Amino acid sequence: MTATEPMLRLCHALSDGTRLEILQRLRHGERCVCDLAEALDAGQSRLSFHLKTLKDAGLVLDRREGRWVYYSINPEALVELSACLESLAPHPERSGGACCA
Amino acid sequence: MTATEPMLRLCHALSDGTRLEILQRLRHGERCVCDLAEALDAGQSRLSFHLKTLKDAGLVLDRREGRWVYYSINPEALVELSACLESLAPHPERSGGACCA
DNA sequence: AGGACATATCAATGAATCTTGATGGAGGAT
DNA sequence: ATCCTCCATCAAGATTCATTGATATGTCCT
Repeated sequence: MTATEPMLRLCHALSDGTRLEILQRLRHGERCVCDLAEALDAGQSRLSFHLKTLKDAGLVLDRREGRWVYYSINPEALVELSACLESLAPHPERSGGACCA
Repeated sequence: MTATEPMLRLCHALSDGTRLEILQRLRHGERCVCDLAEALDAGQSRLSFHLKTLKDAGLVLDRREGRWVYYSINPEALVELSACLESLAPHPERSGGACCA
């Protein structure tokens, strides 16, 4: 019984180049949108869209401080996805059973 | 230097419910398309499309035997994606450096 | 050769997603 | 109060993706 819904959200969030770049920047610590916009050479609206997608998937956390909003990676999401991945690894037991013979 | 292209393909392939269901069936051993079609109650054309997507991403392997084509999970792909995931985990060093201060 | 079956591919439609530019709201500075 | 900055949200267009039905390819059997 793998929970497929969270895995779908997580994988979808990771299946975009812009979002992957965002996460790679966030590895080094939290960043505000304006900093990411400059680093990725992307419009502010576009970044906001992708950050919302990442946040809805649970992959990033946000924190407001004055005018700025700081985003950071949510390590729990990576752990969760890692667990989902393991749940896809082939069974040791009962493996290799053919079907259409 | 994370290779983002393979990760994009892998994550995109995993970001679809039908494809996830396919992989869950394949955990128990290789299956032919007709068996998956029956198990998932999906049209043959649809399954073929998703199997191609999974194959292009490297997540499954196929093997022809007579009229049937057997698909199976490629465990290396899971390992590769797992490594990509780890490469997204926050750095221990230089973490927490603020930007827009 | 011809027929039946398993699978792949193609074309067309529809749905979901991404991008862009404009608007709005919230917080600080003067 | 006014302006300015940072960010979110909306609407419209463009692109990508999934589904369906029809057609093609390949294999086996007779």
